[in-house]
Amino acid sequence: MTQTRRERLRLQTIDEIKTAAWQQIAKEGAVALSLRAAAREVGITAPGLYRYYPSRDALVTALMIEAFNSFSEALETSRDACKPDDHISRFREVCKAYFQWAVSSPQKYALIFYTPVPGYTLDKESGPAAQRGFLVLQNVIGEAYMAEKITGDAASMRMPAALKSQYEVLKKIGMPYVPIVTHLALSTWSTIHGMTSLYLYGYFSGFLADQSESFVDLEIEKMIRTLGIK
Amino acid sequence: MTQTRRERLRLQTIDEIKTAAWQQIAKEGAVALSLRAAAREVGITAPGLYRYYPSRDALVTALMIEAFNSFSEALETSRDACKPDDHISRFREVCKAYFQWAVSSPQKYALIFYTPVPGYTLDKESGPAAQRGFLVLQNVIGEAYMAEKITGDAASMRMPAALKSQYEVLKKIGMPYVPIVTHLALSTWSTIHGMTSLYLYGYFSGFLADQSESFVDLEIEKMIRTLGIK
DNA sequence: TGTACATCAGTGAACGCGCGTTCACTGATGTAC
DNA sequence: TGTACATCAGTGAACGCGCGTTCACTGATGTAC
Repeated sequence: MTQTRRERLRLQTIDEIKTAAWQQIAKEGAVALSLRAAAREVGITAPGLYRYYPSRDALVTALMIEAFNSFSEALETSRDACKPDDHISRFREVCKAYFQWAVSSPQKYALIFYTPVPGYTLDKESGPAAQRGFLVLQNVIGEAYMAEKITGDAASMRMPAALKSQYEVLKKIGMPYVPIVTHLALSTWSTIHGMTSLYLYGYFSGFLADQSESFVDLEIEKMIRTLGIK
Repeated sequence: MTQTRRERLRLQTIDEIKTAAWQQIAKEGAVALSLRAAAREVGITAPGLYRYYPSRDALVTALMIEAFNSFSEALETSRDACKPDDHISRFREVCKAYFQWAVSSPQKYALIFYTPVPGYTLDKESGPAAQRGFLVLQNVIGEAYMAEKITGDAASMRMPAALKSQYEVLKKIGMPYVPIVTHLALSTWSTIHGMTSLYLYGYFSGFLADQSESFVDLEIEKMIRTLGIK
């Protein structure tokens, strides 16, 4: 059973709406996303938009989920392009993909990581999507660890008891890998997210001019050395 | 010549306005700061506020500058509480103060580091203020470096020529310290800003529960080891 | 193939809302003689 | 100490604006017989 003409047009319109919404967000920021402005851009009146999304919040949620998936897929694709036992490449390429994706979709990165409105809960539908990106990072570190290819002193680092038992709680409720792996993944995530944020908000430009990517690459290599991935 | 009664009241009102504005920002986010709501909170009508600030933007700018100064002062105070040649403590305390300040003033941190509206330029008045915090970090690393107390391999790290010459350009236009110091300061800043952001936006809570501070402390010690500060 | 009806995309007018800002004003505080 | 005037804080009404959402509607697309 093939698509009817109406169905085709509908999907096309949904696409146009999303594109217009992303442009809006790029120009004015996520909080300023306006239904009316998006409708105007598409060439539709505002009430017409309600045929596609039941409310403004529904549109925002749809965009967030789309962004999360696109982000996670970018990381997964980069990881899977490497040989499974080439742990260094897997780590490096995932880190690079993280930064690159954010550079090429700054509005999406902002929508994901800088909650539009305080109190906007992303726990229900987009919660799992939110974790997916982290899980990729954790996975490349975890696999390297299980193959005993993490040789830095961080791998044998002493941890306060309370922190360690918190990681063990996570493991019990289904999070894969041992405490130290989760810790190293969080640490790596912090560093990459930090560079990415400073870059996107323009704090690097005054220092690094056009050398930001070079800076990030160098820091990724430093992480590889510190972790001692082999 | 002492203050007149009117002058006293005026300063007091300005204070009340700022407090109300910060509460607003805490509740609704920086972009949603509304003059009218702030006025309501203070118990004044909206036009009355124009006796104190000529526009909404002027209020926001005043708040940003206040936040920047408070932030920088917190870092400087922590640094100066250490002996000048105790480089490890200086580094550690500045890093801790950074995170602690953000934890205790999340709205202020957000206002500083997540530009309210894309395109809002903080270059004119708040630009120097923005750099001040970074300069503290750079200073503790720079002083340690000049005393030859940075012994990690990062201190002798090879750098792409283009990146290095970018740092040299900075030095020529007045930025203190040699390229490697600036690089290490940016790197440290990224890591701390990353942890701080993830924490403030609640991304840590699912993983670390009440152990976030413990995590941050551990990472600070790791940085000290990686830098090889003595 | 043609007709009758159902579905659905999109319109245009209207709603109530809160916003930033202006304006002419009132009344209290401060100053000069 | 008392009067005349200037300064300034704050008011209340009004402006135009864009917003999200509702409602009754028109006209095109699709379906059943």
